[in-house]
Amino acid sequence: MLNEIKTHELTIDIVVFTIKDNKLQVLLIRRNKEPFKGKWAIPGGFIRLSENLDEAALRVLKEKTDVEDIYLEQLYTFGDPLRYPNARVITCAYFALVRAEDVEHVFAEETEVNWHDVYNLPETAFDHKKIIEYSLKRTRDRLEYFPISYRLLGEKFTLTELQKTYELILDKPLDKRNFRKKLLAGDFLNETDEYTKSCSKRPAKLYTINPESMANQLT
Amino acid sequence: MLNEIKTHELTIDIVVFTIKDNKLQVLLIRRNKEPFKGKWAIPGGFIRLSENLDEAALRVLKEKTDVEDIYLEQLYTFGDPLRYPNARVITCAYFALVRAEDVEHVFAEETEVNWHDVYNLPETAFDHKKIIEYSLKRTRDRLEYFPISYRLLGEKFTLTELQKTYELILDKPLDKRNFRKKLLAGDFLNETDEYTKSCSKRPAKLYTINPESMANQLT
DNA sequence: AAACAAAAGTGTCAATTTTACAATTAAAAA
DNA sequence: TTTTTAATTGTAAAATTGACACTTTTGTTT
Repeated sequence: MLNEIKTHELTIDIVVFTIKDNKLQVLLIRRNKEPFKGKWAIPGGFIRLSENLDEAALRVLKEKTDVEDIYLEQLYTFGDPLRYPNARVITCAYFALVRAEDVEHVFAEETEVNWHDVYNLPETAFDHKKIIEYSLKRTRDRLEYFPISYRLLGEKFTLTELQKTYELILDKPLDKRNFRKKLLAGDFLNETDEYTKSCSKRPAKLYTINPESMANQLT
Repeated sequence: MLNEIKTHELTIDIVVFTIKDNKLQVLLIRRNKEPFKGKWAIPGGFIRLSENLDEAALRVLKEKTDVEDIYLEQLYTFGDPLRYPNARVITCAYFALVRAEDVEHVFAEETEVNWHDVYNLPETAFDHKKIIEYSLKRTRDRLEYFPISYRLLGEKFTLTELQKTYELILDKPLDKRNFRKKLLAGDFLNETDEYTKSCSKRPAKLYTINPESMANQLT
């Protein structure tokens, strides 16, 4: 019964953000076949029978980048009839925040995979530009409620590093004192007794995320 | 190529909210076949080749209720492997806000269709309870930014009527003065020069939504 | 060792927003 | 005319946000 009206395919596509070279960047793969041969696309794949959507997104991402501990959230499902030429492909889009170091080895593979400045994207395939822009919007919305961008940093990070992730994502400078006041007022962070060593000048205190505070930001 | 890995079906399901009998209610259809025969489900259907997802949701809803001017928003795509017994059915869920009067005639059809108190749901099919709860959450979130609940009222409405929609959706009483202050401070509403007639005691001023203010709340 | 450079860290005041709270007005009904 | 019911209106306290500059700490330089 169901098969009679099967007219479309459902895929998963993932916008992967990182911070690299002091820029907010997206992971893109250059397509080596039509449609959109030569254009850049976000990683994607199909959903297996045994997987829920989150698991499928995680697996697809892991296949291409071998990262695991990431922020991953369903974004929106895009299903315009013309979004995919000569086929009806509906895609459930996700976005992810990862540490650039965790996916470094991806670039050794044969396919051309690269980070691209979010604010200066190359020519993209399908409706992927729209999906990336929407991901950025959603990430900004999320930042208002929770410092999800801690996923772009190491386990321990300084407030200055965290502020930098905000500034790159929001694309605007923030006041240092107000930023600290706000972050420390929430119970998002745990202060450690460690400091950065011999990196710059004055050592900075290191913080970790308070795992309990994450419970409040579930779907 | 695509067909080889076609392992799932994608449907559209819609949570339809209204206010009726001074309660926030959801439109449910009693299933007359397995699985979940006898249980209540939200309306759903399949996506046609020519439609985008919003159009499909609108058509499915129109088929069951013949309403058109509604608030409709994509909610989330649910794809747990076990959500649908003996098949892999992924559903792109929407939620809608409609005027109860606009769908009254639905109940003349043969299938059993009914409004149900959101806060007192009957036994539901599939994961529809979860979808309804998530819809309610999203609706509450939206109300913080825009009075989308005006769609539950007629074209012209009083501030007291609008406040009532907020109270039913948020499930808590609101202060009358603060509510009015907030709504009138935004540019959401246009004041008309009309008043309610002979309904209660003192006539209330009628307002309409300011269409320009809606532009700011697009996806 | 003293001076310097660079980033970390810190507090206050004004402005805005949010919240709590009660009396008056207009019309219909008695 | 009195009564009843719902509409309408404002203010003061509290909380939050936003603007703004100097001191501290360490490594480097002289």
